[in-house]
Amino acid sequence: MARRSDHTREELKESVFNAAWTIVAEEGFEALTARRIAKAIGYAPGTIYNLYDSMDDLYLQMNSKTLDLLYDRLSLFARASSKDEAAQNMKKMALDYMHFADENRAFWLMLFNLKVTEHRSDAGWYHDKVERLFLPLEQLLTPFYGDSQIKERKIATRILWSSVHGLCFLQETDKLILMTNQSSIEEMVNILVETFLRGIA
Amino acid sequence: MARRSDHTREELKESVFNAAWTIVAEEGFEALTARRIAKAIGYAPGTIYNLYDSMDDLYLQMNSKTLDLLYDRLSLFARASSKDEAAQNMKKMALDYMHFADENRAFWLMLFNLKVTEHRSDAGWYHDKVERLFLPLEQLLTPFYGDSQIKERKIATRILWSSVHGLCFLQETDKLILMTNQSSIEEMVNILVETFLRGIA
DNA sequence: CACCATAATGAACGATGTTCAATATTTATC
DNA sequence: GATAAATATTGAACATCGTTCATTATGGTG
Repeated sequence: MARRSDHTREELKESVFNAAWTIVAEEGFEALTARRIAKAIGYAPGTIYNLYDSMDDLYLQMNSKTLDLLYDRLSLFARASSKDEAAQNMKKMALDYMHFADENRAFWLMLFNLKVTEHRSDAGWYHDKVERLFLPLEQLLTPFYGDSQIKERKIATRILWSSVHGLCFLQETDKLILMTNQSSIEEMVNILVETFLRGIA
Repeated sequence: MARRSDHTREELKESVFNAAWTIVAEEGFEALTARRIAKAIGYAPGTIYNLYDSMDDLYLQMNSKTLDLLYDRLSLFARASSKDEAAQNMKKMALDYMHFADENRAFWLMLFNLKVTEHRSDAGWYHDKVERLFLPLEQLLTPFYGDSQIKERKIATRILWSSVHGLCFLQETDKLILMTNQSSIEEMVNILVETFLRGIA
C-alpha cells in the first residue's frame, strides 16, 4: 500500500492530473482510463475517486487547462494599434488557432467530447472560460465598430470565431480534403478572414 | 430461438437498422447498444454480428442515411435563376441546415462522433457522401464566379459551408449562449451569409 | 502503547463490444 | 420420408470500462 505521507492530498491530485495529461498526450484520449492512471502513479484505481468525483470531473479539469492554454495563445495577438494591424493579427490569430488544434489534437478534440459538456459543468465557470475565448478576437474587431455598435461587434465576433472553428473542425476531422495541396487550408483561413472583413466594411 | 424463415437476411439486417434508428431517435445515442437492439427485435446480441461487422459498422450505415437525408434537404434550395435568388436561397439553405441539426439532433451529433470517422470508412464512399454535401451550396455560388474561377468557387463553397457548420455546432453544443434573445442565432446565420457575399462581391 | 481518524485498497457490480462453440433450423440428398 | 449437410441463431464467456465500499494499512494524538 502506498504511503500517504509522501505527499499532500493536493500533490497527489496533481500527480493524477499530470499522469492523465501525459497519457492523453502520448497515447490519445482512448487510452485514458482510471486503471491506466492508477498504474502510472503506482496507486489503486479507487484512489482516484478520493480526489476526483468521477472521470468526467477529471476530464472537465483537463478541458479547463486546455481552454487556459488556448486563451493564452490567442491573447498574444489581441493588441493592435491600427485597423490594418488588427486585420493582420486576426489572420495570425485564426492561423494560430488551427496550429494549436493541430499541435494539441487530442486535447483539442476532448473539448468537443459531448459527454463532458452534458456534465452541465458546475454553475457556469466552465462556460465563462469558453466565453472568455471570444475576447481576444472581440478586441481586434473593436476598431471596425462604433461605440454604439457593441451588440453588432459581439455578434460579429462570434460569427467569425465560429467560422474559423468550423473550418478547423472539418479540416481536423478529415472532412475537407480538397486538393493534394497541403497549404490550401491555411489559404482558406486567410480568405475567410479577408472576406469577412471586406463584408463588414 | 427465433425462426430464420420469417425473413430474408436482408430483411433482418433492415430490422436491426430500424430498431437502432428508433432507439437513437427516442432515447439518444447513449442508449444504442448491441443488447438493446437485440432486445428490441427479439434476437440474441450475437445475431447482430452476423449482419454487421461491428457496432461501428452499424454507426457508419446510420451516418450514411443521415448524410442522405441532409443532402436531400439542402438540395431543395440548390436551384436559382438569378444572383438575388441565389443569395436568398443561400440564407434559406443555411437556416435549413440549422433546423435539420436541431430536429435530428441525435443523428446529427453522431456524424461528429470521432470514433466513427477513425473507422477510416472503407475505401472512400463515405467521404464521397460528405463531399456531395458541398454541391448544393456550390451550385448557388456559381453566378458569383466566372468560368475560369472554378478553384476559387470550390474554396469559397467550403469556407462558407464550414462557417455555417461552425456556428451551428457551437450553438448546438451550448457554447454560443449569447443573449436571452432566442432568435439571435438565426439572425447570426443571416448576417454570416450576407457578410460573406458582400465580401466576395 | 492504545486509540482513532483517515488514506489506500482491490474485489465486486453492472455495464459495454465482441467471440465462438454449441444448438436449432432449414435445405439437400438418397 | 429419413438422414446428412449447411447455415442461422444462440447466449455464456472474455476483456474491458466507470464506480462503489467494506476492509486494511498508515500516521498522528492522548
